Amino acid sequence: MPELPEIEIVKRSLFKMINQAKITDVKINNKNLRYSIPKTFSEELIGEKIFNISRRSKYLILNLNKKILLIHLGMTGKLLLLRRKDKHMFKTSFYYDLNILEKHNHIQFTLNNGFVLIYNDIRRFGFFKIFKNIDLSKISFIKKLGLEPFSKLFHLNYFKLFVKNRKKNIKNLLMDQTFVSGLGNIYVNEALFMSKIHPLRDCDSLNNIEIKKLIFNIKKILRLSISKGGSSIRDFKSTFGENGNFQQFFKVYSNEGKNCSRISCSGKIKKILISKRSSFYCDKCQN
DNA sequence: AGGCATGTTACAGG
DNA sequence: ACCTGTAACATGCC
Repeated sequence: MPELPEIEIVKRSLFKMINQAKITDVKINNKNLRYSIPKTFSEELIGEKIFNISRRSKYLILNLNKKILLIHLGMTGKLLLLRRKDKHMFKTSFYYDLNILEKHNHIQFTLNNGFVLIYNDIRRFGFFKIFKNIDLSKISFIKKLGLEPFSKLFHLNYFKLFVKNRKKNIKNLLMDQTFVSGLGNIYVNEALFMSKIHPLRDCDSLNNIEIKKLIFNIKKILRLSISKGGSSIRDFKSTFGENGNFQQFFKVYSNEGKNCSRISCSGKIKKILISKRSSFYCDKCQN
């Protein structure tokens, strides 16, 4: 899936284009997403106004009148905005050239401001869920999440307290959404490289300086990626089908075999599996 | 052909 | 009860 920066990009664009709009129609082409779309889905949303659009971790939250629509894009989910008059574009080469196929359009929301919002998802790992309880702390998906990386509370002492009595390598700790929520495989690899920390290090073996540096670099790389429109390695597209370009700044992710990008380092980028996920690191400066 | 892919969860076992 | 690792979900690409 898109990680935090990609979801943030989508959120900003949705906020700009469809916040305060009203949902006038909902069409389901395929209800078999991660969680099956219930029969009442459309009727619960038609007529609702979007009062706010926000993000928590990798989840999008649409605030409606006394309801919340919670959206997760899974690995390959895309939210595409088209002007209503451009719906025929899916029949043309426009989206074909963007590598977005109409057969993966599963949900279509028509809005009263001239836009149509389409959910396109190749693997269908994403989901949409309506909650009548607007209290986020009562929603199971949200309440178990750890701190947002940008939170002021995400600091040295939080790290040390969480890590106490835990045996886990640092890469898996950063992947753990109950510790810090929003990082995924790409940004974890990049943040560890920036911090010169080997991904297999025990999380309780890091000293204060390393922890501070790591937390600083996590915030830094997420901010940087957001500023470049996110990363598009395979599937991420903005709401207009555009790619982000942060992937060209990856220092280790998918760079196996290349020389380390640090001027003073003669190391090579290695790839290993950690909990069955590809992990990349420099064999010299991350030791 | 088989392995792998930006994620999460349910379950088994310790 | 907690912690950890694995398989599963569905599709496409190399």
